[in-house]
Amino acid sequence: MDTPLQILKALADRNRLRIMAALMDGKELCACQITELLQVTGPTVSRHLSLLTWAGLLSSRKQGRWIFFFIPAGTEARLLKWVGERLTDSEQIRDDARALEAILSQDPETICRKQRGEACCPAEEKQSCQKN
Amino acid sequence: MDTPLQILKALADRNRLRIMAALMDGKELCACQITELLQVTGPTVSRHLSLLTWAGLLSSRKQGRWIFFFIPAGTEARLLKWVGERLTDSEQIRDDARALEAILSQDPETICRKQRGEACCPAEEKQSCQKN
DNA sequence: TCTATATTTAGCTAAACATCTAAATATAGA
DNA sequence: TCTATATTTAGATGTTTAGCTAAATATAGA
Repeated sequence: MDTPLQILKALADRNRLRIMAALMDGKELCACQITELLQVTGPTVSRHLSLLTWAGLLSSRKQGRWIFFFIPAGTEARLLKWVGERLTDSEQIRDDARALEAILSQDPETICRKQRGEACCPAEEKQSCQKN
Repeated sequence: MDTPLQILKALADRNRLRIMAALMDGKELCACQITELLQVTGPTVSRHLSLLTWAGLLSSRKQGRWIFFFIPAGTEARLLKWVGERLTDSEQIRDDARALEAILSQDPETICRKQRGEACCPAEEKQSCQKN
């Protein structure tokens, strides 16, 4: 596939733009944090991340149990600058920025536990959180 | 819809990129010339043109029997510059540039006649070209 | 006014794509 | 080595979209 077309297609999706916006100021997030932000399933996020990576817009790095995704420095800088400037006008992206603060104030551990155990307070986990 | 998303979606299609590339150096083309370039049907071209127009990337102007489409000066200049630079590497776009020379060396009249009458030499048109 | 014709709209089909659930994979940490 | 778990792959499903043909529209020019 043509490279600019590949890049444009990767960006031409609301959820993938949200991912790029979230990572755009040098942050890095693991898949489960992005899952939490977008409120879609893990496999869906994984697909978006691999598409963006395939288009050369993201890299990833392993740390502990998690894989963190980020925009490599200099990657399509001019294009992403253009996108970023227009994205800040978007209500969705501003909401995401707020949600992201809450997500980043916890550690991935907590996010992931919430995603599998559903709605358990960490302390009571063992006794009250058996599945079903 | 979100404006940057709308613009990115409009550009994230091979044939629409070809249209933009063809118009990118200030040229203007009527729908039937673009039809000739892309080798798809008129309605398909019309749909692409209206999508690009809706995204704010094209304008049009009537002249005689034809509607000419063009990229308004200053329209998303930075983005289109980025696209244009990467598109020149594409074989498809270079082929288009050559095909376009041939198309522009004729007048739209000839192009349009060819598209409806199919393969008639202009001089013999009246006697040999009745439809069926 | 009438006719020829460039473009658009409507309606359809097939392909592409976003999302889901279930299962597989890989690996960190005990 | 074993187990728990973060991520990816596979497969199914509903939606979107690019393309077509046929019909409608609008209008330039006689």
